[in-house]
Amino acid sequence: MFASRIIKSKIGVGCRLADNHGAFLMRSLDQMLALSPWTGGLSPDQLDRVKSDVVQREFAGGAYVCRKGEPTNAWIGVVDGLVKLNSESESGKAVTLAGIPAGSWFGEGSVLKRELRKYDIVTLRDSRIAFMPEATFRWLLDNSIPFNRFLLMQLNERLGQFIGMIEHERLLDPDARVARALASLFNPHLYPVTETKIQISQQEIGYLSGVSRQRVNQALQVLEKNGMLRVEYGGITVLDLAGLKRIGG
DNA sequence: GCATTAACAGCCG
DNA sequence: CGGCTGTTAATGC
Repeated sequence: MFASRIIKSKIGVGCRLADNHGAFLMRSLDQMLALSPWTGGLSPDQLDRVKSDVVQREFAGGAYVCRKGEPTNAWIGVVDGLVKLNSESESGKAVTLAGIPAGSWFGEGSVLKRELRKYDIVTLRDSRIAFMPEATFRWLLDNSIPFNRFLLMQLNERLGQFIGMIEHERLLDPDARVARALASLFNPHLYPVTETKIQISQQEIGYLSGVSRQRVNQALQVLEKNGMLRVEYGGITVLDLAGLKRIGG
């Protein structure tokens, strides 16, 4: 079962930016910060502090970035790769609450409420993760109105996304659920620049959309036939995002 | 009927 | 070899 597959994480390797790890180190933290909407409204020294406080770590695919129940001491950003918010029952059944592509920041809810992590955060493939210490996060909260605006937008956007998920789960057929689950990885507010090619297994799409892997396979083939995406080994390429969103009304 | 689980062969990296 | 894909068969709502 997927739960027991804990893969070692490579820790504390911000300095590895220097070595050539190939495509694995595609995106730098500086690039990611530049693309994050909330950095635009910061003063130069605020941005400086952010850059010196944020730390990065690399995680192999399938690794836990953090576990349910751990104290929340950082706001988390996906610099490169793909992670999921996951919840697992005692019997081992897993649900994915959200897939989080590169470029996005999340976990502000638990930081704001000073609560323990409510879900597992698991990498779906090799990923580089940024951690902004809670102190820095709170300092921005106290000192930057644009930062607060960004958080409001993000919380609002996510609320809409989760409401949509509940609606879709009850009203849409599996093909449409798969389509919407994939489209949700492309929310332009939450995820500024997601590449059209996503490396994610059909099994994971199943966890994300709430249907079986076999049914995901079937749905993907239908969507491919409709020209909305291309099915590839270990991933898909989205060709018609608007079309994916449109399915099922 | 339709989706799910289980099982398996074949392919990919 | 381990992981992923695409199929089929059996089972359940």
